[in-house]
Amino acid sequence: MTATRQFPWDHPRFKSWISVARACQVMNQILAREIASLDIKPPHLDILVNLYRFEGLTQQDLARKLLVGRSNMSMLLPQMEKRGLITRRGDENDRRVLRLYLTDDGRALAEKAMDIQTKVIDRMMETSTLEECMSVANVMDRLTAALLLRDGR
Amino acid sequence: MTATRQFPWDHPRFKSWISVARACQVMNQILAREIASLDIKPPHLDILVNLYRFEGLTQQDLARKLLVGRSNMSMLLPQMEKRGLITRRGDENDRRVLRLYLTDDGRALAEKAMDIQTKVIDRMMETSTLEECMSVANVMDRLTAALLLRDGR
DNA sequence: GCATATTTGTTCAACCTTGTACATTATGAC
DNA sequence: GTCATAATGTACAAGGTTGAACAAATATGC
Repeated sequence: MTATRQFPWDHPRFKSWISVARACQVMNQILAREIASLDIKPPHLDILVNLYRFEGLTQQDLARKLLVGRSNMSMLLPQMEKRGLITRRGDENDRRVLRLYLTDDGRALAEKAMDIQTKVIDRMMETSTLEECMSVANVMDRLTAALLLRDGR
Repeated sequence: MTATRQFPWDHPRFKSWISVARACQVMNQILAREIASLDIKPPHLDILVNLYRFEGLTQQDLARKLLVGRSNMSMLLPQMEKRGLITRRGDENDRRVLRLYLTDDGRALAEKAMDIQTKVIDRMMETSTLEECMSVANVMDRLTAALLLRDGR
Protein backbone atom coordinates (compact mmCIF):
# COMPACT_ATOMS: atom_id res chain seq x y z
CA MET A 1 0.00 0.00 0.00
CA THR A 2 3.02 2.28 0.03
CA ALA A 3 2.60 4.62 -2.91
CA THR A 4 5.48 4.37 -5.34
CA ARG A 5 7.54 7.54 -5.23
CA GLN A 6 6.69 10.13 -7.85
CA PHE A 7 10.01 11.11 -9.33
CA PRO A 8 10.23 14.84 -9.86
CA TRP A 9 11.77 14.49 -13.28
CA ASP A 10 8.57 12.80 -14.49
CA HIS A 11 6.44 15.83 -13.67
CA PRO A 12 5.76 18.00 -16.74
CA ARG A 13 6.15 21.21 -14.76
CA PHE A 14 9.42 20.02 -13.30
CA LYS A 15 10.84 19.01 -16.67
CA SER A 16 9.68 22.27 -18.08
CA TRP A 17 11.56 24.23 -15.47
CA ILE A 18 14.71 22.20 -15.91
CA SER A 19 14.66 23.16 -19.59
CA VAL A 20 14.38 26.81 -18.67
CA ALA A 21 17.18 26.67 -16.12
CA ARG A 22 19.43 24.84 -18.55
CA ALA A 23 18.82 27.37 -21.30
CA CYS A 24 19.64 30.19 -18.92
CA GLN A 25 22.86 28.59 -17.84
CA VAL A 26 24.06 27.94 -21.39
CA MET A 27 23.03 31.41 -22.43
CA ASN A 28 24.95 33.05 -19.64
CA GLN A 29 28.07 31.06 -20.32
CA ILE A 30 28.05 31.93 -23.99
CA LEU A 31 27.31 35.56 -23.28
CA ALA A 32 30.18 35.62 -20.80
CA ARG A 33 32.54 34.26 -23.43
CA GLU A 34 31.39 36.73 -26.07
CA ILE A 35 31.83 39.82 -23.92
CA ALA A 36 35.15 38.64 -22.55
CA SER A 37 36.73 40.46 -25.50
CA LEU A 38 35.59 43.71 -23.88
CA ASP A 39 37.19 42.59 -20.62
CA ILE A 40 33.92 42.55 -18.72
CA LYS A 41 31.70 39.85 -17.26
CA PRO A 42 27.92 39.48 -17.09
CA PRO A 43 27.53 41.43 -13.85
CA HIS A 44 29.39 44.39 -15.34
CA LEU A 45 27.24 44.15 -18.45
CA ASP A 46 24.07 44.29 -16.40
CA ILE A 47 25.35 47.35 -14.60
CA LEU A 48 26.31 49.11 -17.82
CA VAL A 49 22.98 48.40 -19.50
CA ASN A 50 20.99 49.60 -16.54
CA LEU A 51 22.99 52.80 -16.14
CA TYR A 52 22.72 53.37 -19.88
CA ARG A 53 18.99 53.17 -19.60
CA PHE A 54 18.44 54.80 -16.22
CA GLU A 55 20.98 57.49 -15.51
CA GLY A 56 21.43 58.69 -11.95
CA LEU A 57 20.42 55.44 -10.30
CA THR A 58 21.34 54.84 -6.68
CA GLN A 59 23.46 51.87 -5.69
CA GLN A 60 20.46 50.56 -3.83
CA ASP A 61 18.19 51.02 -6.85
CA LEU A 62 20.67 49.22 -9.02
CA ALA A 63 21.01 46.34 -6.60
CA ARG A 64 17.23 45.98 -6.49
CA LYS A 65 16.98 45.98 -10.27
CA LEU A 66 19.67 43.34 -10.58
CA LEU A 67 18.27 41.29 -7.68
CA VAL A 68 21.58 41.26 -5.84
CA GLY A 69 22.73 42.51 -2.47
CA ARG A 70 23.99 46.00 -1.74
CA SER A 71 27.36 44.62 -0.77
CA ASN A 72 27.74 43.26 -4.26
CA MET A 73 27.46 46.77 -5.69
CA SER A 74 29.91 48.02 -3.11
CA MET A 75 32.44 45.56 -4.50
CA LEU A 76 31.85 46.02 -8.23
CA LEU A 77 31.16 49.72 -8.62
CA PRO A 78 34.43 51.03 -7.17
CA GLN A 79 36.30 48.78 -9.61
CA MET A 80 34.33 50.16 -12.53
CA GLU A 81 34.87 53.69 -11.28
CA LYS A 82 38.64 53.13 -11.11
CA ARG A 83 38.44 51.83 -14.64
CA GLY A 84 36.81 55.05 -15.74
CA LEU A 85 33.52 53.51 -16.84
CA ILE A 86 31.25 55.19 -14.32
CA THR A 87 31.26 58.05 -11.84
CA ARG A 88 29.64 58.11 -8.43
CA ARG A 89 28.39 61.49 -7.28
CA GLY A 90 26.83 62.16 -3.91
CA ASP A 91 23.25 63.36 -3.91
CA GLU A 92 22.91 66.89 -2.56
CA ASN A 93 19.52 66.36 -0.93
CA ASP A 94 20.36 63.05 0.70
CA ARG A 95 23.95 62.71 1.72
CA ARG A 96 23.63 58.94 2.20
CA VAL A 97 23.19 58.08 -1.44
CA LEU A 98 25.63 57.91 -4.32
CA ARG A 99 24.17 58.48 -7.75
CA LEU A 100 25.67 56.58 -10.67
CA TYR A 101 26.48 57.87 -14.14
CA LEU A 102 28.23 56.41 -17.16
CA THR A 103 31.32 58.21 -18.40
CA ASP A 104 31.79 58.62 -22.14
CA ASP A 105 34.04 55.57 -22.11
CA GLY A 106 31.41 53.67 -20.17
CA ARG A 107 28.68 54.64 -22.60
CA ALA A 108 30.78 53.57 -25.57
CA LEU A 109 31.59 50.26 -23.91
CA ALA A 110 27.93 49.75 -23.00
CA GLU A 111 26.93 50.17 -26.64
CA LYS A 112 29.51 47.68 -27.83
CA ALA A 113 28.43 45.23 -25.17
CA MET A 114 24.73 45.62 -25.94
CA ASP A 115 25.43 44.97 -29.60
CA ILE A 116 27.09 41.70 -28.67
CA GLN A 117 24.32 40.79 -26.28
CA THR A 118 21.66 41.51 -28.87
CA LYS A 119 23.47 39.38 -31.41
CA VAL A 120 23.70 36.44 -29.01
CA ILE A 121 20.05 36.71 -28.04
CA ASP A 122 18.96 36.95 -31.67
CA ARG A 123 21.05 33.94 -32.57
CA MET A 124 19.46 32.07 -29.73
CA MET A 125 15.88 33.14 -30.26
CA GLU A 126 15.85 32.72 -34.01
CA THR A 127 14.78 29.12 -33.44
CA SER A 128 11.43 30.45 -32.27
CA THR A 129 8.70 32.54 -33.80
CA LEU A 130 7.91 35.95 -32.39
CA GLU A 131 4.61 34.60 -31.09
CA GLU A 132 6.45 31.93 -29.14
CA CYS A 133 8.87 34.51 -27.72
CA MET A 134 6.05 36.69 -26.54
CA SER A 135 4.20 33.76 -25.08
CA VAL A 136 7.31 32.71 -23.18
CA ALA A 137 7.81 36.23 -21.88
CA ASN A 138 4.20 36.28 -20.78
CA VAL A 139 4.51 33.01 -18.87
CA MET A 140 7.78 34.05 -17.26
CA ASP A 141 6.52 37.45 -16.16
CA ARG A 142 3.42 35.93 -14.58
CA LEU A 143 5.58 33.37 -12.87
CA THR A 144 8.06 35.89 -11.51
CA ALA A 145 5.24 38.06 -10.24
CA ALA A 146 3.65 35.07 -8.51
CA LEU A 147 6.90 34.13 -6.83
CA LEU A 148 7.68 37.62 -5.67
CA LEU A 149 4.16 38.19 -4.40
CA ARG A 150 4.08 35.00 -2.35
CA ASP A 151 7.54 35.80 -1.14
CA GLY A 152 6.54 39.17 0.24
CA ARG A 153 8.48 41.18 -2.36
CA MET B 1 21.58 60.57 -41.85
CA THR B 2 22.79 58.88 -38.72
CA ALA B 3 20.31 56.12 -37.94
CA THR B 4 18.81 56.45 -34.49
CA ARG B 5 20.11 53.73 -32.27
CA GLN B 6 17.88 50.69 -31.81
CA PHE B 7 17.75 50.13 -28.10
CA PRO B 8 18.02 46.45 -27.24
CA TRP B 9 15.27 46.64 -24.66
CA ASP B 10 12.82 47.53 -27.40
CA HIS B 11 13.42 44.29 -29.28
CA PRO B 12 10.76 41.67 -28.54
CA ARG B 13 13.31 38.85 -28.46
CA PHE B 14 15.51 40.79 -26.11
CA LYS B 15 12.67 41.62 -23.74
CA SER B 16 11.58 38.04 -23.89
CA TRP B 17 14.96 36.81 -22.83
CA ILE B 18 15.22 39.30 -20.01
CA SER B 19 11.97 37.90 -18.62
CA VAL B 20 13.38 34.39 -18.75
CA ALA B 21 16.64 35.36 -17.07
CA ARG B 22 14.80 37.26 -14.37
CA ALA B 23 12.52 34.33 -13.63
CA CYS B 24 15.52 32.02 -13.36
CA GLN B 25 17.27 34.30 -10.96
CA VAL B 26 14.26 34.72 -8.68
CA MET B 27 13.58 31.01 -8.82
CA ASN B 28 17.11 30.11 -7.82
CA GLN B 29 17.13 32.55 -4.95
CA ILE B 30 13.88 31.22 -3.55
CA LEU B 31 14.96 27.64 -4.03
CA ALA B 32 18.20 28.43 -2.24
CA ARG B 33 16.29 29.86 0.70
CA GLU B 34 13.93 26.91 0.88
CA ILE B 35 16.62 24.24 0.94
CA ALA B 36 18.78 26.18 3.37
CA SER B 37 16.89 24.33 6.11
CA LEU B 38 18.62 21.15 4.91
CA ASP B 39 21.96 22.95 5.07
CA ILE B 40 22.63 22.63 1.37
CA LYS B 41 22.75 25.03 -1.56
CA PRO B 42 21.60 24.73 -5.18
CA PRO B 43 24.86 23.15 -6.41
CA HIS B 44 24.61 20.41 -3.79
CA LEU B 45 20.98 19.87 -4.70
CA ASP B 46 21.87 19.42 -8.36
CA ILE B 47 24.50 16.89 -7.41
CA LEU B 48 22.16 14.94 -5.15
CA VAL B 49 19.38 14.81 -7.73
CA ASN B 50 21.70 13.63 -10.47
CA LEU B 51 23.30 10.95 -8.35
CA TYR B 52 19.86 9.86 -7.20
CA ARG B 53 18.86 9.39 -10.79
CA PHE B 54 22.11 8.14 -12.28
CA GLU B 55 24.09 6.09 -9.82
CA GLY B 56 27.73 5.45 -10.52
CA LEU B 57 28.34 8.64 -12.46
CA THR B 58 31.90 9.84 -12.96
CA GLN B 59 32.96 13.25 -11.72
CA GLN B 60 33.47 14.20 -15.33
CA ASP B 61 30.00 12.96 -16.31
CA LEU B 62 28.48 14.89 -13.47
CA ALA B 63 30.33 18.07 -14.39
CA ARG B 64 29.11 17.75 -17.97
CA LYS B 65 25.52 17.24 -16.87
CA LEU B 66 25.66 20.27 -14.62
CA LEU B 67 27.51 22.37 -17.20
CA VAL B 68 30.30 23.23 -14.79
CA GLY B 69 34.03 22.66 -14.75
CA ARG B 70 35.75 19.55 -13.40
CA SER B 71 37.52 21.62 -10.80
CA ASN B 72 34.17 22.59 -9.39
CA MET B 73 33.36 18.96 -8.69
CA SER B 74 36.78 18.49 -7.16
CA MET B 75 35.89 21.17 -4.64
CA LEU B 76 32.31 20.18 -3.82
CA LEU B 77 32.39 16.38 -3.83
CA PRO B 78 35.05 15.90 -1.15
CA GLN B 79 32.99 18.15 1.13
CA MET B 80 29.90 16.06 0.54
CA GLU B 81 31.88 12.89 1.06
CA LYS B 82 33.18 14.15 4.40
CA ARG B 83 29.61 14.95 5.30
CA GLY B 84 28.65 11.37 4.60
CA LEU B 85 26.25 12.11 1.76
CA ILE B 86 28.15 10.37 -1.03
CA THR B 87 30.95 7.88 -1.53
CA ARG B 88 33.60 7.97 -4.23
CA ARG B 89 34.87 4.58 -5.35
CA GLY B 90 37.61 4.08 -7.90
CA ASP B 91 36.68 2.26 -11.07
CA GLU B 92 38.49 -1.06 -11.43
CA ASN B 93 38.78 -0.95 -15.20
CA ASP B 94 39.96 2.64 -15.40
CA ARG B 95 42.01 3.78 -12.48
CA ARG B 96 41.64 7.43 -13.44
CA VAL B 97 37.97 7.71 -12.67
CA LEU B 98 36.06 7.96 -9.41
CA ARG B 99 32.49 6.69 -9.49
CA LEU B 100 29.95 8.44 -7.31
CA TYR B 101 27.23 6.89 -5.17
CA LEU B 102 24.75 8.26 -2.67
CA THR B 103 24.94 6.94 0.87
CA ASP B 104 21.70 6.15 2.69
CA ASP B 105 21.92 9.54 4.35
CA GLY B 106 22.51 11.13 0.99
CA ARG B 107 19.53 9.39 -0.55
CA ALA B 108 17.27 10.44 2.31
CA LEU B 109 18.46 14.03 2.03
CA ALA B 110 18.02 13.95 -1.73
CA GLU B 111 14.39 12.90 -1.32
CA LYS B 112 13.67 15.66 1.17
CA ALA B 113 15.35 18.19 -1.09
CA MET B 114 13.49 17.01 -4.18
CA ASP B 115 10.21 17.33 -2.33
CA ILE B 116 11.02 20.93 -1.54
CA GLN B 117 12.16 21.62 -5.08
CA THR B 118 9.02 20.10 -6.53
CA LYS B 119 6.87 22.18 -4.23
CA VAL B 120 8.63 25.39 -5.23
CA ILE B 121 8.37 24.59 -8.92
CA ASP B 122 4.71 23.70 -8.61
CA ARG B 123 4.01 26.89 -6.74
CA MET B 124 5.77 28.79 -9.45
CA MET B 125 4.30 27.03 -12.44
CA GLU B 126 0.74 26.96 -11.20
CA THR B 127 0.25 30.34 -12.84
CA SER B 128 0.48 28.58 -16.19
CA THR B 129 -1.46 25.85 -17.92
CA LEU B 130 0.20 22.56 -18.71
CA GLU B 131 0.09 23.44 -22.40
CA GLU B 132 2.00 26.62 -21.72
CA CYS B 133 4.59 24.74 -19.66
CA MET B 134 5.15 22.24 -22.42
CA SER B 135 5.36 24.96 -25.03
CA VAL B 136 7.95 26.78 -22.95
CA ALA B 137 9.96 23.60 -22.50
CA ASN B 138 9.80 23.05 -26.23
CA VAL B 139 11.09 26.52 -27.03
CA MET B 140 13.85 26.31 -24.43
CA ASP B 141 15.07 22.93 -25.57
CA ARG B 142 15.24 24.03 -29.18
CA LEU B 143 17.07 27.13 -28.12
CA THR B 144 19.60 25.30 -25.98
CA ALA B 145 20.26 22.86 -28.76
CA ALA B 146 20.79 25.69 -31.22
CA LEU B 147 23.24 27.42 -28.93
CA LEU B 148 25.22 24.30 -28.17
CA LEU B 149 25.35 23.28 -31.82
CA ARG B 150 26.63 26.63 -33.01
CA ASP B 151 29.04 26.64 -30.15
CA GLY B 152 30.61 23.35 -31.08
CA ARG B 153 29.14 21.41 -28.13
C1' DG C 1 13.46 69.14 19.83
C1' DC C 2 14.79 64.45 20.79
C1' DA C 3 14.98 59.52 20.89
C1' DT C 4 14.13 55.71 18.02
C1' DA C 5 13.81 53.37 13.76
C1' DT C 6 14.90 53.08 8.94
C1' DT C 7 17.78 53.65 4.93
C1' DT C 8 22.24 53.75 2.44
C1' DG C 9 26.66 52.30 1.62
C1' DT C 10 30.94 49.77 3.39
C1' DT C 11 33.71 46.04 5.30
C1' DC C 12 34.70 41.38 6.19
C1' DA C 13 34.74 36.39 6.20
C1' DA C 14 32.90 32.50 3.92
C1' DC C 15 31.65 30.15 -0.04
C1' DC C 16 31.00 28.96 -5.14
C1' DT C 17 33.01 29.11 -9.76
C1' DT C 18 36.43 29.35 -13.10
C1' DG C 19 40.76 28.66 -15.68
C1' DT C 20 45.37 27.09 -15.64
C1' DA C 21 48.83 24.05 -14.60
C1' DC C 22 49.87 19.53 -13.09
C1' DA C 23 50.18 14.24 -12.11
C1' DT C 24 48.30 9.96 -13.28
C1' DT C 25 46.38 6.70 -16.34
C1' DA C 26 44.56 5.10 -21.08
C1' DT C 27 44.57 5.02 -25.87
C1' DG C 28 46.55 5.00 -30.61
C1' DA C 29 50.16 5.22 -34.16
C1' DC C 30 54.10 3.28 -35.59
C1' DG D 1 56.82 -2.31 -27.09
C1' DT D 2 57.35 2.86 -27.33
C1' DC D 3 56.19 7.41 -27.81
C1' DA D 4 52.79 10.97 -28.46
C1' DT D 5 48.13 12.25 -27.47
C1' DA D 6 44.01 12.45 -24.82
C1' DA D 7 41.19 11.91 -20.65
C1' DT D 8 40.41 12.15 -15.53
C1' DG D 9 40.91 14.21 -11.26
C1' DT D 10 43.50 17.72 -8.17
C1' DA D 11 45.74 22.17 -6.47
C1' DC D 12 45.82 26.85 -6.52
C1' DA D 13 44.96 31.68 -7.37
C1' DA D 14 41.63 35.07 -8.78
C1' DG D 15 37.21 36.84 -8.77
C1' DG D 16 31.93 37.11 -8.01
C1' DT D 17 28.19 36.65 -4.42
C1' DT D 18 26.24 36.55 -0.04
C1' DG D 19 24.90 37.73 4.76
C1' DA D 20 26.04 39.95 9.05
C1' DA D 21 27.86 43.63 11.52
C1' DC D 22 28.87 48.46 11.26
C1' DA D 23 28.83 53.88 10.58
C1' DA D 24 26.61 57.77 8.78
C1' DA D 25 22.51 60.22 7.44
C1' DT D 26 17.59 60.64 7.31
C1' DA D 27 12.71 59.94 8.74
C1' DT D 28 9.28 59.19 12.22
C1' DG D 29 6.76 59.44 16.67
C1' DC D 30 5.99 61.84 20.59
